[in-house]
Amino acid sequence: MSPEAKERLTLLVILGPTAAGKTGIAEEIARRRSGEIVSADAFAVYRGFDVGTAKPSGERRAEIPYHLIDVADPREVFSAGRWAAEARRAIGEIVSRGRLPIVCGGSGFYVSALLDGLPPGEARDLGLRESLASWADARGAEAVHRLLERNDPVAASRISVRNLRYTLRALEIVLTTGERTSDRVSRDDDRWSAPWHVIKVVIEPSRRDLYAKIENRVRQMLDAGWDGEVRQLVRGGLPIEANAFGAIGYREVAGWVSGRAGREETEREIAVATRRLAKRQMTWLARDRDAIRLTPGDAVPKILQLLGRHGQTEKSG
RNA sequence: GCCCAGGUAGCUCAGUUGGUAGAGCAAGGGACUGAAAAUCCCUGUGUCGGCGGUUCAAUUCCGUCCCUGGGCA
Repeated sequence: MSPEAKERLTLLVILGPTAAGKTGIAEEIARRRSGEIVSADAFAVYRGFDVGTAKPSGERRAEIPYHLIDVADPREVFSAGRWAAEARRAIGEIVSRGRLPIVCGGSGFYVSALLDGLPPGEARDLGLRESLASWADARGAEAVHRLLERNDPVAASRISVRNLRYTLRALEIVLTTGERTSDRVSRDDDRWSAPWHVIKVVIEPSRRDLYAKIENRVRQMLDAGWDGEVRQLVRGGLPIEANAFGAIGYREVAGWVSGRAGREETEREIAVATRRLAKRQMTWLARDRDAIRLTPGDAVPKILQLLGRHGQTEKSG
């Protein structure tokens, strides 16, 4: 069948900083347009990390189908590539049911891996990464950076010597693929999202409102038994160094649970870390030219209006 | 009431043997190509508590007042 014969399928993408109210908006749209939500959240993928990731409860998930939540063991290290692959599969399934896929979350990097793709190549090479890391440990960050400079000078000039993580990743790429990071580009013509009608919105509350919401949310999470959750994770043998424990607040709560800090101090520290996260998310989102920016208050009607012209559910035959 | 220690950036404090000041944290801005809620980079003018005095010059010395903490009554 020719491309014109078929309406392009709509994919709704809702982005925004943490605590902006994305989930509530996505759920409302899902109810009104029979949608299913694909969570774009790098830490909600881990089982057992519920309170601190504001994971939707079982009840809500019974009402509205959610995807890409609880798909990984917290001992694993997840990845943008894996998320994109699984999200594509989930979106395909949602569409095959004649329903509207709604990607919703704050992990901008993951969403760009989904829509624009990642350069061809491999994910991390754990063995190589470990040996590079121990080499860096012995020789120092400068030596590792110099090694990168010899293999990929462009990448080296862009990455700070102190950014060991980026340095190691770039080295990992040259060493495993023989290709320089700086040459790896995701090509526009094979973008996964090309056949879709993507409606991308960014929810932007005022900074003042956002910070107030963050403070409230941190308090609610601590009241909701975040400490118990962390206790259980630790008791279950999950090491504190696990990638999943990098989620904001978890290490702080672990400190509180072990008596190293008080509740008030913990609450304050988590709010600070969350604010900084929100700032980074906004910086990431700010450069997205084709996103439609909406305030939390009028997002739902505006999105419904945007969907009105392109909703596949009404057209499906 | 008396004695002591303080009052310096939003917070915690450093400092100037007199030439109007600087760290950490916060905050703001930015980067980001498979660990991303991660990782990293850039940005520090504030009546140096108030008022007087000494001095060419005071946040720095002197006086006085106010405030905070501690001690003694």
